[in-house]
Amino acid sequence: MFPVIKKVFALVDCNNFYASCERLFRPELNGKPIVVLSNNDGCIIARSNEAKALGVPMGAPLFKMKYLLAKHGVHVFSSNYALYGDLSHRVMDVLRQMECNVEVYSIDEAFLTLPVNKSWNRLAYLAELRERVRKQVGIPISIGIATTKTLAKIANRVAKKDPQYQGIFDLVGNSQTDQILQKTEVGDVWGIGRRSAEKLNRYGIRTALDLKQADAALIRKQLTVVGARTLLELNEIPCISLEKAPPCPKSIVTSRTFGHPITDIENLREAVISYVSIAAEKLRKQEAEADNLNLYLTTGPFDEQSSFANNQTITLPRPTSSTPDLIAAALRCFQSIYRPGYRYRKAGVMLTGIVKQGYKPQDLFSSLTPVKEDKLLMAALDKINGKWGRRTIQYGMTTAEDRPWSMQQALKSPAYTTNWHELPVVKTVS
DNA sequence: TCTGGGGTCCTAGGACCC
DNA sequence: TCTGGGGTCCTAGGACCC
Repeated sequence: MFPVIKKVFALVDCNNFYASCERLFRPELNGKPIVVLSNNDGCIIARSNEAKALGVPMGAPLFKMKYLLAKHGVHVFSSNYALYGDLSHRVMDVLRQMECNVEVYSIDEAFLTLPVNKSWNRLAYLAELRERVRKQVGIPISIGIATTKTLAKIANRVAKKDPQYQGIFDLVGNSQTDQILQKTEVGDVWGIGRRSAEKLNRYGIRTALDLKQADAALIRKQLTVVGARTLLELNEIPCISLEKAPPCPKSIVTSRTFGHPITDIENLREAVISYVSIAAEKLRKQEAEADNLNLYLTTGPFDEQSSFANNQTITLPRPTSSTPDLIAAALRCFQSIYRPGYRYRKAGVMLTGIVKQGYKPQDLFSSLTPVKEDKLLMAALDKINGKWGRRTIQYGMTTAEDRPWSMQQALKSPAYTTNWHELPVVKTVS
């Protein structure tokens, strides 16, 4: 017996999101191939349809693609997260205006749940939603609908790939479902990555339909409960629900590959301090405090013979979100893991044991250890840096502008929507 | 010369306890 | 020929996602 379906999932996905964001302010690039690069202009992380058609692969290092990009006149952009983050918020706001059950799943995706109700036309409703996003923000979206999130992901692929559906595809009660699953490689199923796909292929499971019909015990054994859930979801048994309120993060990471390798201790220490400051700011934004700090330094995975990587975790005396306290802890880690004589390429800070402020357990000796009253100071710091930019007030920095660890972003577009000095200018012709 | 960043979840294995 | 058993907690590593 089948359960009565009471609601369905819709997955809203922005098409080629970063590329679409860049094009929004450069309409002359519509129809032209463009790509967006990772931090430090290292890899290609987003491509317009035209760039995909030229065979530019996802994740390819820029230096390997330079010839191809130049040959076809592909427009190349450094990543501009201030812009993408802001446009993402605008898209999500439009969704929330129409629909209260929204789970923001990533910067460019959201799941919705919709009631199943014979008296209204789901497709017309979603077409309206899609049109509003296009009109109010200017970003094209695709929508896939199904009875589980995993199937909604597959429906979304169809919506995006096949122009006849005009960006919206519904798998609910669709007699073509198995045909579509048969045409979907198992590695393209949400939750099945490269490793699992290889494993499944060895058992002759090559398509999403094969996985749907596979032996549940085998899948449980080979892919753990995660794979078992995917199999159920392909069979229209929902195992993954909508998460409306984003939970408090369990960890906060700030890590960067340096613009140039660092060999001296002063620059390395400065980079660490700067990353801790950013992580602390993220922590305060969550109104939370952290218990542990982990610092790592590395020469990077591509380095020759003299490679080095080390990390250390410190448990803080008490949960904190204070920048100076976290810097002090990070510098203690730094002291013990730093080794001279290497060309460092990357450093990172991870905060864990995160609890919402006020939810921390009382320390037995808390009355004996007065908490430093720097909350007001941190609030002021965040306010100033929020208004004038992250580098307005910083801890322990020299004033040097050319920091070797600063990111390389030679091809960055302006912060059109988040910086008064970089607003787009409208020219009138009289 | 040049290869991103930020997350989550699951499992196995070791330490420790009674 | 012989080594208890069962539980919890923590960590490292693997796999996945965008």
